[in-house]
Amino acid sequence: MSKCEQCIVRQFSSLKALNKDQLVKMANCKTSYIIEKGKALFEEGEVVNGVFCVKEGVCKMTKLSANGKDQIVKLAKNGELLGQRSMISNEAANLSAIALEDMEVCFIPKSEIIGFFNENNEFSMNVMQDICGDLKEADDLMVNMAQKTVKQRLAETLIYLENFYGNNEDKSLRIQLSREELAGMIGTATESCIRLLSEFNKKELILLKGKRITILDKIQLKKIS
Amino acid sequence: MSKCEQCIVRQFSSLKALNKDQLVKMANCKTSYIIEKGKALFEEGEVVNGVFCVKEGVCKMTKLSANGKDQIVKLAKNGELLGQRSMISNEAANLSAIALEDMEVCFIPKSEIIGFFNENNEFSMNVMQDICGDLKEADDLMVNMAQKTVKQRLAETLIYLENFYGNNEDKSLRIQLSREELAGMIGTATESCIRLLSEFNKKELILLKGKRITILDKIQLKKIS
DNA sequence: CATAAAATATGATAATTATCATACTTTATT
DNA sequence: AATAAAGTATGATAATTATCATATTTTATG
Repeated sequence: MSKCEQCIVRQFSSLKALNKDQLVKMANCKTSYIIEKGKALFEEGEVVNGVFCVKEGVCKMTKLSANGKDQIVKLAKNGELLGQRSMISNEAANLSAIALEDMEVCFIPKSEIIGFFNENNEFSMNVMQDICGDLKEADDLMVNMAQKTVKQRLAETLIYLENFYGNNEDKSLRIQLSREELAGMIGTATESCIRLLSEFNKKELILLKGKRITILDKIQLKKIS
Repeated sequence: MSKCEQCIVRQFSSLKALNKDQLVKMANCKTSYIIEKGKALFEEGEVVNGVFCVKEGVCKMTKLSANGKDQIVKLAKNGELLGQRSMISNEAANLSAIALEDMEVCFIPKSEIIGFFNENNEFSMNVMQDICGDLKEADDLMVNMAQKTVKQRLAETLIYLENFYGNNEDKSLRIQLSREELAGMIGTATESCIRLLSEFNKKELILLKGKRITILDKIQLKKIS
């Protein structure tokens, strides 16, 4: 049971508003987990009775569509809280959270969070702002899905991945999504995604090296999106 | 300055958690407006320094996409609070709210709402749940946009409009959206929307009578969606 | 009521995207 | 190292959707 007080990622989430006492209380009731790549923190339909705080690693938030494909609605990295919506609404989770790499997470039970809501308005406000941020993002993505072509969405997504999750030493995207996952993120068929990647590759906008993708011409990609 | 205490729509929103004192305070600082059809409550980019409570009428929440088309992200009717996201995030509005029919709305300034947040946890919780509901809806819609065909989305949207906004005496949809607006809701070109409506009409799934749309075969429409 | 303007409708065509088939690469497993 | 399995790539084709042109109908306005 490590101390929440000293946890760095706390600074990046709503939890930064908690005071010393509250952090001690939280440290006492939280549970830490290692989630292996490919494993779920929680799945669509499950009741999430608390909140997961991501300490390390990236996960995808997906929803199974009617046609059987997994749509990636959002990616989440360290410092983010997951499961808030389900917990607050008292509803089953609308999305599954699946680790894209090995993760360290802490689970904080609902009773604790509700307690903080009642005694710490700044914390409540932070959580609200978090959810508002997700809402804005979701609305924006919805408009993109509705109005942009697959090519535009792919270009945009590649830039997003670089901006938010950075590069490896060889400049390739740190986040390695399979073509299927990338397709699930931009909302298209896997083959269409592969085809467009090939096209970008031929035009030297990106470099494909096995699974790795390196952005070569960000300016041109931005123009396309 | 009418009394909020006696306002019926209050019961349908987060405001139901307010106590008598708070309602009196709110009645004293709120402003009532009549918004004519086609006019905006607020527009994308504006700072919304408070919340609009819809007393009567329906409006569309739209976002201008990069290609110049207005995407309808959501419809809102009486009992709903608008502008919460912008107010809470201290950000410019992400969406415009445009009246689809004449509306009665009240504006409650931010300072007042923040005050209620601080003294009434149930109210805060209700607002959070509201926003969580919007978030779930947005995620679901995003997946629909990404994975369903235009035909499926149209069928789904027609059913949604009937379920949430009801019918006129002649069974036609009460909400009258122009073809352009309907297209903006399902995320397609106006002509494509018109064409599919014609197709549904020929197959006797719906009845087109000028601007009016009547659903004839809901079961079949549901199958399509 | 006449006319203009806007909205709706439809055809022709092009562009985009999905689907199915198949080949090639990489990765995992023995 | 050999083999299977999974992932990636590409071709052929069909289905979906957008775009542009134009006709028709409805609505607004004087």
